[in-house]
Amino acid sequence: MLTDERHSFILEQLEQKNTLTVQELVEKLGHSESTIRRDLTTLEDQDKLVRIHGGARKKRKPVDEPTMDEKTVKFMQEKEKVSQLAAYLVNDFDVIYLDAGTTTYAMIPYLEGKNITVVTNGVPHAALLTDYNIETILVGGKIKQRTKAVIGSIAERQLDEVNFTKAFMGMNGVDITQGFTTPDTEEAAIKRKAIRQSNQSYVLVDVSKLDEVSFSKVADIDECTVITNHLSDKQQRLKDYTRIMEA
Amino acid sequence: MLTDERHSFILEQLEQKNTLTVQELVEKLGHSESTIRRDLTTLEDQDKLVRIHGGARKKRKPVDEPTMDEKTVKFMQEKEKVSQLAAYLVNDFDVIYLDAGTTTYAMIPYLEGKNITVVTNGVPHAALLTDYNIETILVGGKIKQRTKAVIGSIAERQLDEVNFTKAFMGMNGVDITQGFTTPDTEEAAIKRKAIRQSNQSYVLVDVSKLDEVSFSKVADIDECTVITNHLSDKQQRLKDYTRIMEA
DNA sequence: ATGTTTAAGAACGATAATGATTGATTTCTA
DNA sequence: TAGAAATCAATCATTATCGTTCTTAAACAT
Repeated sequence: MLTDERHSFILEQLEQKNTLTVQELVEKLGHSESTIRRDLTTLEDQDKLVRIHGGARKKRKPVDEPTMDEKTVKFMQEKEKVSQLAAYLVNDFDVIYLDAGTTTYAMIPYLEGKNITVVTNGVPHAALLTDYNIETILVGGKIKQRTKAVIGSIAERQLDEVNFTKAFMGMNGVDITQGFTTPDTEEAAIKRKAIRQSNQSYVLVDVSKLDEVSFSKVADIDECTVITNHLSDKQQRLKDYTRIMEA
Repeated sequence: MLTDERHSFILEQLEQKNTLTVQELVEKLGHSESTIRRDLTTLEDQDKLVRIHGGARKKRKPVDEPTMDEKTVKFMQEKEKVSQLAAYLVNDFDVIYLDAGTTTYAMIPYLEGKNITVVTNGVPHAALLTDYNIETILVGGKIKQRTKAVIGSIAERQLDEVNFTKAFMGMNGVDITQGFTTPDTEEAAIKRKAIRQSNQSYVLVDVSKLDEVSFSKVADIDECTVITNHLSDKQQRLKDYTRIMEA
């Protein structure tokens, strides 16, 4: 198989899959790791993709650049699992709140076809949701530049007037005594309100956020169900304090 | 087999296959590698294909020529002029309303560096505005899929609580007796409210919208200043009814 | 018949691509 | 936090491909 053909193949795969492992490509293309690695490096040099430990990631449009530390394929795929599990919890006729952030953003494709209404404070989320033909209500208010999240008093007041069956939140810290925490005070306020307005709340996090404490407290540990990928032994005791789902 | 025949054969194959290996051609044509290589080199010199290591690749299309005919390009440029003039009207400390739609979207780059607050009901607008580091408030509410505009009762109510120094609106129809009109009833309602809440309102339109009437009425002809590119003689009489700026 | 021209194949050193190996680095797991 | 496992970049020998040159053979002109 010609070098060029491999390159096209790799890019095609990335269109559909977001992340690829080197091993995956070795099997599908029948070439050695060395060759695949060389291909990936070349394509990265051409700015066609981003190399990450274990494989490669689709290059993002300059828009929803979350500048996250998505440094390994494994990390990405675990994260994807969390989003998938969360989306699985959504039923027809739910009115859900979708918090801004990349993890909740990843849920959206899995919501396709569900007969639901989504309220969100994420600007990119709103755009994608409507692309998937999902009834979307955007929370109004001031926009934070880095995360493109709607925050501030206007937003808070607007949330007062609505109620959700389920809320799906991103979070920076999850700790038994400090509860759920996040760095930005204003974002914390919005998150807090969304959780209070929701019948049932879920916090989506990868393991790196467990046992972490960030600046601003959002809620107590028992107010939300945690959805994550895999708990270490030490983290198992979180289960004594709140509901946990493992993807 | 004649040289010319081989050449046509190779090009035919490329129509279907995108890439060819030298070996492949050696087998199908029953000639030596040397000959095939000579063929490929010749064809490359004639710009009929691209040589790659191991074979050849179909020549890429002249990279998505802007295919727009001159008329369209000119049209776009006129539109750009309108946006530019509108942006020129914005001063420091203004609190402006930016209606959803492409014409107002085009204003954004020209707002760079101004010390202003922008309220908008356009989701893409909000994203771009924050990229330009402009203080942005997004109106909350239901999102219309096609235009990514925020509309509906929630949005209307939110507009009740704010006031603007200037509002910049897109519009589908401008007519002396019917005033300003647009196809979607809900969008019309939002536009109407924004205009009422604004000290001064501008409607950005290209000539094709003049003397047009759409379904839903937004405002009377004298409520807004029209910003457009060039008026035909017949359209000059609009000036008797409202203020007009020509870009 | 002889020399010229042209296309083709063969030969070969140069260059490029590949896959295996290795030791360093990163990530994972206990 | 230490050791194991996975992944990495760098290197090297092997193989594939390339461009060039040389040779042969047929077509054609003189």
